[in-house]
Amino acid sequence: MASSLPSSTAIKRNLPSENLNENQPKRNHWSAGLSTALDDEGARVHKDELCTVIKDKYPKARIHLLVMPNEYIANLKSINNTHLPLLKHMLKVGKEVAEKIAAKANARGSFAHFRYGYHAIPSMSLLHMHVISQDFISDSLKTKKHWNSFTSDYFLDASQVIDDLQANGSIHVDTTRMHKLLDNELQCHRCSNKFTTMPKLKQHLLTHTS
DNA sequence: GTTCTAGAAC
DNA sequence: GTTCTAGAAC
Repeated sequence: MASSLPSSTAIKRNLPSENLNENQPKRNHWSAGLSTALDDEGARVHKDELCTVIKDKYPKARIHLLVMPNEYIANLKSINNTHLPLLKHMLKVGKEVAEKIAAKANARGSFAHFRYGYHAIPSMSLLHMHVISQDFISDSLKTKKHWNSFTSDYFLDASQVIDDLQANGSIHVDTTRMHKLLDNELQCHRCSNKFTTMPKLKQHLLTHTS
């Protein structure tokens, strides 16, 4: 008889209190790759009490780093105003590390301009801020999705994320709009020329290297 | 997130 | 015929 059964809310209430770790993807799943990388000293570029910086395993530009919190935070949806100091720190550290690497690299070439930000809908669990040089010259840059994820509004500037968090106490992402942005036609981020295929765009990007 | 590959596009 | 993209992957 139905009335003798606990309601679904009652069942939920009887469960152990939510533990953030229980919501992490299984360690062997690809989407947990960054949690593994966090502990990999070989990939590490910088680490302090709050965050760790690594080189992206599949860089989409000549310099492509990831800044991650040492403590597990799934993504921007889990962020609230208590995380403001962390996000500000991650941006500061990202800039410092990028400028250090760029200064060293500029002895041989020039690709000093960076952007700092988050993908609106990341594939990998564990919050990560991209630090990416704006040459976009890399063998790992292959698809339209790659391109649009870094050059359209799908790329959320870290400073804007911080401002939004400060203003609203959380980060809102328009999922439907973001998915559509990934299908945008290929357009050069520097001169707005349009291209029909990735190989053509990639060849064009070389002309912006001076 | 990447790899692989069928078949669309050229 | 070759290049290129796009969707499945248990």
